[in-house]
Amino acid sequence: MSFREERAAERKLNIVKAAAKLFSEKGYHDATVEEIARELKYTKGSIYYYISSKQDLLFQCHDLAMNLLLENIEKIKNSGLPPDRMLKEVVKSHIETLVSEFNLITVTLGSDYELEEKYAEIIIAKRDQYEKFIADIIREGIKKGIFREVPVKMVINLIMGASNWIGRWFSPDGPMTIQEIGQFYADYLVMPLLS
Amino acid sequence: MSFREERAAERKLNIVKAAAKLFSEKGYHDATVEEIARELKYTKGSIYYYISSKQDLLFQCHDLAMNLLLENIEKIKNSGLPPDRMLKEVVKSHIETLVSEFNLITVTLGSDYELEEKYAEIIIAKRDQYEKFIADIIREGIKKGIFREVPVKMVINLIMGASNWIGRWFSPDGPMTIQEIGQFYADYLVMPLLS
DNA sequence: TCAAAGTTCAACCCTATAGTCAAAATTTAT
DNA sequence: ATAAATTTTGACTATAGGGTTGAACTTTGA
Repeated sequence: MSFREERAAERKLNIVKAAAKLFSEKGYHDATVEEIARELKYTKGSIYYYISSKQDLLFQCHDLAMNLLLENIEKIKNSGLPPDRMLKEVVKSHIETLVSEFNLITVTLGSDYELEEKYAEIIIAKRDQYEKFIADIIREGIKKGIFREVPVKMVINLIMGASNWIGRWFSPDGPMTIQEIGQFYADYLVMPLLS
Repeated sequence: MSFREERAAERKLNIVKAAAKLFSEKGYHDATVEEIARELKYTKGSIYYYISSKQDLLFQCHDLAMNLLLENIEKIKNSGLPPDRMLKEVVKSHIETLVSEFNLITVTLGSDYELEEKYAEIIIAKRDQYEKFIADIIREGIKKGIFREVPVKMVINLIMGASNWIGRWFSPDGPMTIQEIGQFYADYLVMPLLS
């Protein structure tokens, strides 16, 4: 990649992050392309030199967010921890990423229906991959007798639901750090699985 | 209320429910007033005889949804059950209402930021009232030694998050009935509180 | 029967905003 | 220095969709 291409890519990334911020604050529709541009001292016209459409921006947010989450999982996958510990790590890392990349993740959690079909397919595939990894941990735990028999899919929905909802109420000014919250959630949500 | 006023009120309720359906399917912005009208074989012009604005429609959805949830709670409040049983009832009834009034509840769970300030205040007050009731149950449980010491607010967020997320994945074609799901969630989410 | 009140409708207005474009400004390479 | 390539700009287009209006139609009640 040439110097110019690199710079264009870097700028596009900044634009995507600015978009994530506004999408997450005001929702996809209420955030205007002009506002996103203004955030970075561009004019609307020049931002279209880097992006192809507003929808493209939304897709990039979703994609970036899912890639971050999937990267986390790769690390945990090879940790060799037992299923209960591993599941707790997944919950903690999910929550910590949710907060440290708050805007990006909030967008991906809150605006699937805004994504056009062809983009949605790609994101849903990544989400499935993410959930499959968690399902494998739980099944492994059941097989080893560490976890009791449970409807796996539903437990994932329950755990992910509780965790994702943090994006709705979390404030850095709250009484607990995000590490403490992550730990509490991990313990609380894994405990009922133990046999 | 006169016959005509009653009929107008009934029609408005139907319009609100049609709006809820479309808001929940496509989001507030992507659902147009014309579509909402068409759903009930009105024209856009005539629907404005019954409503004052699209925003009014959104507020009515929120308000109706919160009233339903608050009614549930009134019943449980006077049941005389011990805190653990009572909390489970709250979770079950929350989930069952979420599904039986899917459109209304999904709207209220998914589009707070679309509500204008003055409307939002009213809805947030009702939500606070709802959460306060749950907080009281948990505090009572702790006082009686049935529950261990926990950060009450966070446990509520966790439980409500998991439950509300059901709106994201529930399908009546799934392998479990909503009663079974409600029971599973209630057991799973209350268990870690027990001392 | 007929006038007043209530209801419906199509056509219209108006604003917001996604996206375009041609010319101007800037950067780079020779 | 200068020409070519890249980047920026602001004015412009197009359109969707919320909300209005006044005339037509329907219902009610005296």
